[in-house]
Amino acid sequence: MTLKELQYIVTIAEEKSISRASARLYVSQPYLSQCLMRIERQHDMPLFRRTQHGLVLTFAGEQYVETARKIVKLYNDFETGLCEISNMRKGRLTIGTTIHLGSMVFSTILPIFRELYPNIELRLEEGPSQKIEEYIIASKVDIGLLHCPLKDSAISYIPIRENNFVAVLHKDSHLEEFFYKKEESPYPFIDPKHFSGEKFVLAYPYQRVRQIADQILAAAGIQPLSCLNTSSVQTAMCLSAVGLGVSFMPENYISLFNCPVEPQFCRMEEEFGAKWTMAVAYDSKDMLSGPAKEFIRIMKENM
Amino acid sequence: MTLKELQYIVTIAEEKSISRASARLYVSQPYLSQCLMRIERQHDMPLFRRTQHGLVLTFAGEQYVETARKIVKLYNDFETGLCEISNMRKGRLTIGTTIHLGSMVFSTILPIFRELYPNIELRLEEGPSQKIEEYIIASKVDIGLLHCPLKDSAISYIPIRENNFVAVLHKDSHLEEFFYKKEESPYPFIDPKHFSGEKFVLAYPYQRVRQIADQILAAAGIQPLSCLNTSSVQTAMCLSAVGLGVSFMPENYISLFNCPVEPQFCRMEEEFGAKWTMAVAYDSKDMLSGPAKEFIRIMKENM
DNA sequence: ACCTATTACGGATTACGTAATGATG
DNA sequence: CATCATTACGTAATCCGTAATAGGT
Repeated sequence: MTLKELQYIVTIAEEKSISRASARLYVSQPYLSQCLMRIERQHDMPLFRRTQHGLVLTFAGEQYVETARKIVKLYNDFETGLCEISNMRKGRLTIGTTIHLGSMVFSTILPIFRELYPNIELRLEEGPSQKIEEYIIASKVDIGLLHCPLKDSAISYIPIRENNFVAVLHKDSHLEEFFYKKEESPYPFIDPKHFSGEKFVLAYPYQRVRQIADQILAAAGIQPLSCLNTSSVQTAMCLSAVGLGVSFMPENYISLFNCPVEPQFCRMEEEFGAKWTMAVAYDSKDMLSGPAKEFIRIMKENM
Repeated sequence: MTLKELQYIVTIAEEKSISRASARLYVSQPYLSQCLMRIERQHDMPLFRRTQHGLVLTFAGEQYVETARKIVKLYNDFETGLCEISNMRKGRLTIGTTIHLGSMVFSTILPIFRELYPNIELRLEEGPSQKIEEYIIASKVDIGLLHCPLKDSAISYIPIRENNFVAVLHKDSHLEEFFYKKEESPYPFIDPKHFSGEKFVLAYPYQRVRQIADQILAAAGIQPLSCLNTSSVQTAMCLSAVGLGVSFMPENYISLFNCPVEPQFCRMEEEFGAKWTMAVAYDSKDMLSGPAKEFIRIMKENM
């Protein structure tokens, strides 16, 4: 079965004549005739009766034309759908994201995207960075929102913006004597070397926040002795607030959480690398889809 | 678009692998690969993303598969429909008939046919014999029920049974003196030569009953002088009953009608050709459909 | 003779195979 | 090296045209 065959038969049925149909279809009349005969032979059943007043459909022919019309319509609808996809008037963008990034980024970016491309379906996949990388490789998501550094070298990424980390301390920490102020920040600065000997509240090693924390401690020459582990940044922050140990978190996450006891936040100098880079990641060997490109452009412009 | 193409893509989508799909489809793997590429090139849009874990559908690909599944189903349903047609478990029989024949024949034949082929749709087209012949030529009906002789030589026919004509007279006709009885009939016989000089009630020349009447009169050597015309056999019979003239009608139609005044019926001898032959007619150059053949068989056996 | 359907046949394109080549784990 | 996708290329089938034939007003 061919789309052409279907259209041939439908046209013959409409014109009740092979000659007229062949003219409308821009094929030679003998060819159309033999097409019809071939199709009838394939089904081993005449589709038309040849009368003086032209070709009239048999019962089987009516069934054929009915089916053919439905199929042609389905296919045409599909093709116009494709056009809409390439015009980005239709489509889907699946974004993988870590849980906190999602709440931070999407609240500003998604409304803008929706405004521009109201008929692009958006899907979110949440999970830890590592899962997001897997999803990218498996094409389960088109793009991923996560923090550098990326483990998998098959993934390309576009840095979007950096965010500073802060240390989280007990409100009335005995380290207060080492604080110093700077213009650029509402939070005091501290040299992380002073954390030597402190207890810590840290994420699990597979988490990106933990890797940044490790980096800070390493730069400060500290091997943490005693540490509590939690996978939740919010939990770590609250535990630090009540003096169970020092933790580290991105500054821009502070506004996401509330603790029963207000903690003390401290910035650290550049040299300790207390920051991470948010990036949008995608499979190196895949082409970015139109919607994905647009999403990235909007991210760059609005963050 | 080809049914094959659709099935190829659906299978690849199911198997997430060209190799496995090619095995299931009994085509070589390189060929399937190039088919996929060709189809993607035709639509200018990738249908799959190639990942380590196999081929996964793009958004466009999902639309394609969705459409393809619907089309394949439509086509398969159509094909099983064709089988049912050739098994006569499905189909249509359109029968052309003159109005009185319909009421006589169908009440006995249709119940039998329905019983045997409950899913064959039956359609009736009623009209004068001449119309029925046109319908046969135009393939508007599969078969026609009418009376010989047929005008159009392109029509074949199968005689089903003969029916005698009777003359219809006034109850107390002055011709009663010429009546004579015979074993074979409840009605008296009369020699139509005695109708010479009578008035007549006759159908219109295009009607088959009229042609039979003309034949009787010609055989009796009578040219009718005065005659009333009506297209209705029933009207003619009623008018004859009240003495407006002699009319002729098939004996088996008598039971169909009732008149206010009971008429007198008379048979005539064989030599005057006072009879007609009911036949089932069909286009000489068309093959009879299965249902048509069956209908004819049932007619022969039951009339 | 004229119009339309069917048959005969030839060249261009497509269908589909095998063998070879990359790419990837 | 083993597996899968892609490329290269050859043959058989088909697509679709023109020319000729037939059937019907």
